[in-house]
Amino acid sequence: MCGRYALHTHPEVIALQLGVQGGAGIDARSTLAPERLAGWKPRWNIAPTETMPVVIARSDAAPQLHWLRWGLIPSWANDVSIGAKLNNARAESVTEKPAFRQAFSKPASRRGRCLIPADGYFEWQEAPAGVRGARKQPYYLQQANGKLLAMAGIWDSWQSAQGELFESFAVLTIAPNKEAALIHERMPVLIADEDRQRWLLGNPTEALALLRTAPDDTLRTHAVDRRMSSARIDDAQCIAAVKLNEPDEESPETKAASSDSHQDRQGRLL
DNA sequence: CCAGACGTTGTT
DNA sequence: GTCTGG
DNA sequence: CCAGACGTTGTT
DNA sequence: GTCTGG
Repeated sequence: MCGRYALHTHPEVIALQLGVQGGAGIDARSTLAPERLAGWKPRWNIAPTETMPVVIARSDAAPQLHWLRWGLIPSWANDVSIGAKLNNARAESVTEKPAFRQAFSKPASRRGRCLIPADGYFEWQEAPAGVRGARKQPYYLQQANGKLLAMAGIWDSWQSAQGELFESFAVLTIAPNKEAALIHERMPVLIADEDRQRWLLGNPTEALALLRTAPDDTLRTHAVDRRMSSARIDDAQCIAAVKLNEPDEESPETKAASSDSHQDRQGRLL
């Protein structure tokens, strides 16, 4: 789950919406630093191993936007390749897993909890069993109120033998709410505006209390074109709503009144 | 003691 | 780094 | 997460 | 089937 997302909102707007300090407070490594901002471009189809703006608070300092690589590389890893597999961390076990627990429970200058800003994320719905040639249908999920999502994550640092520093993150996952459950059995942990500071700077007990499924009716979803399944495709079409064609022969007559949403495609879940 | 794992998702 | 398994 | 590759020798 | 790349 949550192996792809979109972030097309400009970093200055991200900072405003997520309460990240800009202006004088930023350091040279901030996404908002002029030389780093120059490299920014809107992204519609972000895959693991890519480097994206993430909100971190180094050693309890004021939260800032920094570029981190998606796919957590623990400090003890032999190489970066493990990161491709650790793009998610289960909320139910994040305090126990050796690769994750320090980042969660013992934040420091080079590891900790983070917020991953996203305009929305993608989820693939399994095709109904027995449908020949059926492939997974991707959906785009975004906040119903149009605001940015703040996904809960953890981050760590790894240094190569050549001394190159890699800062990387994983997205926490949990059981889905009502809308997400129609598509998939997991969803990212979402942090409400009023909980951001507590998530980033609170003690482990406070942070643990925020690992909850988002309330129902806070997300809206629509099917998107399958061409975005290739991570090489990265344009605004990736998040555009498409109307799904009904299965031609498999099911008897289906009611034609189908929205552009998932409501005509269910049956497996719930 | 050292060696080896350290993760999730989805599928069977 | 730290835990588990042998 | 999905898509795409999965290999060497020798020649250009 | 399994790993790598994006």
